[in-house]
Amino acid sequence: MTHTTESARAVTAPGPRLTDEIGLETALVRLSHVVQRVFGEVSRDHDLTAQQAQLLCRLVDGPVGMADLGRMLDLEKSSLTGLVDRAEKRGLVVRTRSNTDRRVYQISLTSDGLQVGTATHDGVIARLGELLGDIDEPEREQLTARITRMIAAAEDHRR
Amino acid sequence: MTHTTESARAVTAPGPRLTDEIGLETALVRLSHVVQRVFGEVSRDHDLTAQQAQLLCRLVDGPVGMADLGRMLDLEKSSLTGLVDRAEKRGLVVRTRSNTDRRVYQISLTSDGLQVGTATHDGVIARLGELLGDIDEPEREQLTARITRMIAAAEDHRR
DNA sequence: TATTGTTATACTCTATAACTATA
DNA sequence: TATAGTTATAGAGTATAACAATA
Repeated sequence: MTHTTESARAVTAPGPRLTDEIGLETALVRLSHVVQRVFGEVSRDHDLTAQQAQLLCRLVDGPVGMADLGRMLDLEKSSLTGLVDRAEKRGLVVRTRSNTDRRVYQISLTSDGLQVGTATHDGVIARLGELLGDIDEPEREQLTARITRMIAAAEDHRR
Repeated sequence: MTHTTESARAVTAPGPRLTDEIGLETALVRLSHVVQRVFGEVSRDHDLTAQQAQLLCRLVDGPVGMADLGRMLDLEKSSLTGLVDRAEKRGLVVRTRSNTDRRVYQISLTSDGLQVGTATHDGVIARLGELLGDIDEPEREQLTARITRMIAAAEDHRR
């Protein structure tokens, strides 16, 4: 370590390019960005941020407590408090005290929240369908299976 | 429309659950979140935000001007200014005036930026590889091809 | 003591609008 | 005029730490 102070100089990459002949893992990263972008655009069309849309989608199956919601969305509880605050202020969700455990708040959709949430969800599905183009049923099923396995692996793997 | 004012009431979903027997499109959304989480965790291991890591990865192939970088990262120019500001303050990148067009700044990696950028990149690839498990070569290639087509479709489709 | 949730605080990220400088 | 980039401003999203209430 003879030159730790010269780090503010420009440097050019020596190794192989990241972008040539992209591998599957790199493709997955790119795809993830594409999906995020679609999600963001459709959300915006419905006057939502991507995170708000995400929140609404998680509530479509029924009310969820803050703690569970935080686990679903992978958010710290204080972050979720803010997200729910803003969504509530916009009339998309409501907090209701649980009867059985008076510490917990059940978060539910308002009719507005349900409407805009499902609209966003459907819009995202439609756009992704377009990106998939015409993919035959066997490949569709194989792909779904592979992705499902990856998601399950991530769930196990979860730190 | 006789009751537009009662939107602040909780509502339960009537339709089919979003989570039962998930389709390919939904699986893609979930996968996207998994990839984002992996990206964020690995970035954090290297003391970067996901966006900073993304920035560094885009610079590994060599210097890029702000405008091109903005297009690559899908960011408004002012957003990019801030991102680059913070990265520069942290000694990860440098701004250099172009000689040919004196309006443009070329953004390049410092040796620090290159090191931590490639480390993050490699870490992400490794973690995604784990999630893929043992996938045989034909399926790997088919998957890569499918995803590549989707990315290309998104590129065309781009508003 | 452990869990649920909020508040206080500090950053990062992002966009819109107005601006400067160069082409 | 058009393009490259910055500044000013405002809001959303996030985490950490400290706190209150309930279990």
